[in-house]
Amino acid sequence: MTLRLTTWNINSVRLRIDQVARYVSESGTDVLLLQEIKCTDDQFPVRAFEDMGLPHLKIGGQKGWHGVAIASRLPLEEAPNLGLCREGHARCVSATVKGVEIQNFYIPAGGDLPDRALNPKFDHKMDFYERLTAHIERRDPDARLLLAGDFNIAPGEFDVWNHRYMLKIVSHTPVEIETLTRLQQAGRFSDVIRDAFPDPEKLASWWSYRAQDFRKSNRGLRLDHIWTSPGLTPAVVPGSARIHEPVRAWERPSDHAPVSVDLDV
Amino acid sequence: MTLRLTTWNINSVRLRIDQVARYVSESGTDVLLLQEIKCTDDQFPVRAFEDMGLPHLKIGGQKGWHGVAIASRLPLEEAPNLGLCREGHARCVSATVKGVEIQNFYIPAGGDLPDRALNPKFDHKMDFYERLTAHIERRDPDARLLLAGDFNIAPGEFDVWNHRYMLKIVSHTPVEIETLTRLQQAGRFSDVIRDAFPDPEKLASWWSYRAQDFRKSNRGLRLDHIWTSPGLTPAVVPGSARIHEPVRAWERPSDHAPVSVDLDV
DNA sequence: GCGTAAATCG
DNA sequence: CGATTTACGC
Repeated sequence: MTLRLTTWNINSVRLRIDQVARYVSESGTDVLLLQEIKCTDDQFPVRAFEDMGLPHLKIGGQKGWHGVAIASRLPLEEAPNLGLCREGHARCVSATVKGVEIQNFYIPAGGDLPDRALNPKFDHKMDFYERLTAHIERRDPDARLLLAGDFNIAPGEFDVWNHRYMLKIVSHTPVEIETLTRLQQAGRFSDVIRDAFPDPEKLASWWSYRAQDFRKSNRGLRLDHIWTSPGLTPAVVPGSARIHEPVRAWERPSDHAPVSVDLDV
Repeated sequence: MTLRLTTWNINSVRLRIDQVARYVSESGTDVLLLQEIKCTDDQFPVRAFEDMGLPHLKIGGQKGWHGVAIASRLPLEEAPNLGLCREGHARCVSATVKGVEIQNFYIPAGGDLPDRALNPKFDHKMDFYERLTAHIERRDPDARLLLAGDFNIAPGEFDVWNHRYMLKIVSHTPVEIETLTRLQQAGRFSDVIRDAFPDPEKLASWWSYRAQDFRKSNRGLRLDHIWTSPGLTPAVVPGSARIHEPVRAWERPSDHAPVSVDLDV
């Protein structure tokens, strides 16, 4: 069977529950990974997810900020929670579906100054990546593993609107790109979106709220990723990867667009 | 001609501008006195008032809190602003329509403790009433004068849901009732709502947001008043006074209902 | 409960 | 810009 999987930084799941339902219906998503749900487990709109056909839930919520969740049409089995956040934020949630281990992350943004000594938020971001890389180094590369979420790094020259300018801005600094590359190499992960739309095609999944018209200002970044392990990559359905940019133009949207892929499992 | 006049504590005129338009249209109001507009003069939705046929405006706004306004179908002439608020809040606005001087007040609520020495908010409320009474004592009783607004006092036994209980609660304490009575006697004002619905009929114009169902809990207070001077009282159209309680049951309502009367001017 | 505000974050 | 938080008033 084919599993359609989406990752989406929703920026408040309660505020945008109708958009989630619309997206799930229009896209035919079977497994939805959410970041920035901004609510506790208690406050999560369980009924709405049942109504949209994704009744199987793993919720990693907390009060107000951050928060991640997995909602699925198929039953979810357990997977190890990696607990990578040293600040205790709800930034990791995991589940196993059809033998595929899914790790959903909301990786810290890292503040403005790209200096670990001067900016604790940047240090926290790097620390999160280092812990994740250390974990991946200990794992069986043949396992069917998927990492996805808001990674808050746009790695490639064509993942940012202006490479030279962005090299000094957190999300595209050389040290971040090296850190992300180290993680990717540690697990020999495939970046399913970039593989489907090779360089030099410009791609983005996030556009700031600050622009009047996000398409006109055209300053997007590709921060949201779906990565597959060598054991899982053969299951990726060729030509199925998508960034759902039109969703960013809906009324009162999240600043992130959903990103999806189909897996033959 | 007959002038239909309404006073309404709107609790944010911007948030409830559609309800204002609906009320004005359904009630046929010609002169609308608003309290708690919660915006500056700049932020006041002038166009919406033009569209609802009340283009003549006197706005006493301020940032965020309080704020009063008069909106009229007929042109407004000047009237003295009484400037009764020692704290500089926007709580008084006035205008003259068809020779009737209208004074619209949002009188301080007064906090929880009914003690002038211990509670500066209560002192402020009493001070406001004393200044207003002192002003009225200096005035010609034959003038056509109307006082209206949110007075934040429910004077009579049948203006509260439980007289004995409420005697200890700010809005119905003996010292407040005496203070209000002193003002009323100073100007020999008629209370047009109570005159139209004499004791022992229970009346209310405000119900707390805290109750689930304001009608079921039935703990209303009559805080909103329209008073006419001896020179104006003969103009009150008999049987025209109304408390528009159904408005309190609209979607996301103000906690106050509109109160209206017709004047033959 | 339901409005404001200011500060914080992204 | 737009989502939180806390504090406050009624």
